[in-house]
Amino acid sequence: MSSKVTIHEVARLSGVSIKTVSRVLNREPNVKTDTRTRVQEAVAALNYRPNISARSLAGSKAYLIGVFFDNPSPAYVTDVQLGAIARCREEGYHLIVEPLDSQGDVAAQVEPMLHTLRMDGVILTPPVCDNTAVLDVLEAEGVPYVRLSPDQDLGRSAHVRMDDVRAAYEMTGHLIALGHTDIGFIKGHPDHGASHLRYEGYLQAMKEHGHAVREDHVEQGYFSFRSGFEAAERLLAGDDRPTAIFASNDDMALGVMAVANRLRLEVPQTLSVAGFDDTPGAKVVWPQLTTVRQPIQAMAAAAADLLLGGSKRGEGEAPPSRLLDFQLVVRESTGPVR
Amino acid sequence: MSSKVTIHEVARLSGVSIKTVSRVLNREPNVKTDTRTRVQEAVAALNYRPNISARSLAGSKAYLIGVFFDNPSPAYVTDVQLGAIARCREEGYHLIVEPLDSQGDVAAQVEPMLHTLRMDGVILTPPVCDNTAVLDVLEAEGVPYVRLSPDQDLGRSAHVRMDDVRAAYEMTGHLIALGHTDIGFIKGHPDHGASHLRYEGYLQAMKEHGHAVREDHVEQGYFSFRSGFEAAERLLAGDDRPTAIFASNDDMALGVMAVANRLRLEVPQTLSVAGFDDTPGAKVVWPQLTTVRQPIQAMAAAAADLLLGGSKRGEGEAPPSRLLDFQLVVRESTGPVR
DNA sequence: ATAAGCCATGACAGCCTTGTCAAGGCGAGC
DNA sequence: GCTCGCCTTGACAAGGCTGTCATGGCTTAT
Repeated sequence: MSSKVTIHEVARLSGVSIKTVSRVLNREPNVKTDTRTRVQEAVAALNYRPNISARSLAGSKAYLIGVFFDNPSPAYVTDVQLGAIARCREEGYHLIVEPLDSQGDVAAQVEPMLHTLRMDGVILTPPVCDNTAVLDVLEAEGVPYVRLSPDQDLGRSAHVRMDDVRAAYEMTGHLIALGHTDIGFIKGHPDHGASHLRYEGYLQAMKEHGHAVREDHVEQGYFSFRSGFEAAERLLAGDDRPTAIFASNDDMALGVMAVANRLRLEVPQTLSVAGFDDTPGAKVVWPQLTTVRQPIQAMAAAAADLLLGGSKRGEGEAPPSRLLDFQLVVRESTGPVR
Repeated sequence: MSSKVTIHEVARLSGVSIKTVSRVLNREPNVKTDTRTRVQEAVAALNYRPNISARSLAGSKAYLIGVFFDNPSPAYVTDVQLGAIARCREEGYHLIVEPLDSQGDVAAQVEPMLHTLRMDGVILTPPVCDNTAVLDVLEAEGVPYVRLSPDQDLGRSAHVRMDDVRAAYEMTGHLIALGHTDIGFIKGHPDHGASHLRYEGYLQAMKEHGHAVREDHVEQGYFSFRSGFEAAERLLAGDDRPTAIFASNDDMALGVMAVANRLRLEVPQTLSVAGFDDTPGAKVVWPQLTTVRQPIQAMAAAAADLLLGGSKRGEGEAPPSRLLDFQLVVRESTGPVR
């Protein structure tokens, strides 16, 4: 197969200079239409692909976007990759993935890779996206970055988020619509901003519908299965239990299901359970979990888009951001109260 | 911060030529020890990092390893990435991830990226690793590759595998040791080579211990939760049911648990359940699933190692391969028969 | 002592593309 | 008809590093 066709040969075949081929390749203006066509034909005929190393050495772009993560959830990570790649491919960019070890000095891990591979931009996922040391390094090196679902300091950089408050609000509304009035809630890890937002959405819906929030029916969790399990044990002890439990994420909701199972409480007949995130586990229980789906791929694609200049921004303007829609996924774990 | 230190400045500071710095950087022989030291000090002092584009343009290496996948399991994918990166970083290599769309013409997707980014090697995961069209393109482009857990044509290329037969053999042995004699089995997707291997290991263990394999206690599954669920419904209907079920993967095992749950069969008191793969879901059920853990990260690291020349091979020798050890993860879903 | 050979180092070209700048052609305005 | 300025194109250098080959010093063998 065509092993290494250079821009030279394309130029010769199409009878123009190298530079003009370069212009066509980079979609630059000021090339006559028929010249452009001729070059494109030559490119196709020779099956020419520009050499990315030469490009980035000569020019300013590296055609590489980095994805930094340090995320325990594989499903999240792959979704981010998939979403980002989808957008990157359109522009001929590639994705470099760099898992970070949050135990160590994260910033120290970031700096060398920024230096070696001069990436055109970086996508940061939680929790790295809230690591100020990393942000500092990125800024010092002048590498543009976009944060996915950041918790803090939203104004500091471009970012993409989902409306956690409204999602929790609507999930609570869904339970209320099913007739539940005593709805238990399991909060997420207090260090995650999303925890507060989700709790707020829950409170808001309860209040708006005039249902009291019983303090002893709100438990602190930590986003883990075990913490959900333990919270549920407290919530479901005795007969004075809620008819529905809304956990701040799926893993905890699965913990609730496990307890219900143990106590022989039928889901959803006796107890409705709702989660948040739509992790793969949500479909791997019986009954399947009602939950909220974050459009992770779309969010990552939006982040890539921001990086690739989908919206150029002038000096001094606020960093761009996008707010994406969530999706309520109603499955079998929630049902009418009886 | 040090924005762009070039090899030039390192050379000047250490009082040697550019070329010598290059030699030190590439760990080439024939550099006097104290020269080497001096250069290394200068590198450290200036915080110099070689520019990867320039390196790959000038030399033959691109310092990039690709990971191609088209795998439905996020956990698998991330583990592969983590394992591969761990090894790559030691040598200053980076990872490019390229999800493939198996619906389309996979080979056509592969060719352009091989052309643009001349990667030094590619790691192929199932099922891409058995796509002959992709292998053909890779070979035509002269890009070295290593396959992870390939099914077919093992002699064709370097690969890394786990001993599925022995793993299934030992899992079955574990159940037998617990006193089970009537052990049901759910086969995996017939298109996956691993399915046959696992079944074989099961058969082998049953035979060796003199236990009959009841044909009506072996069901065909397809690696999905649903197929495991349905297989279990058949297996567990009536009183003449096995005391243990060994499913060829975790998702199907979870399906079995769901049915047991439904039928109010206590696990493991009345029914022992074993899976295979140790997916995250295995820990998110109650009781937690006994399963087999593939050392995926280690396998990926071994693949990277093969690529990075951990074992150079001479002309005409067979492609290198590695066989890694699995691990039996005994949790609560299996117990003594009663 | 002389030749042969190895070791350590450097000079220089080249890798393939893009950025800069200059030049020629051509239509518009006066 | 002439100047101005825009559109289109090309020549050339530059980008940071490695490969090749040459150089000189020093060791080993004769």
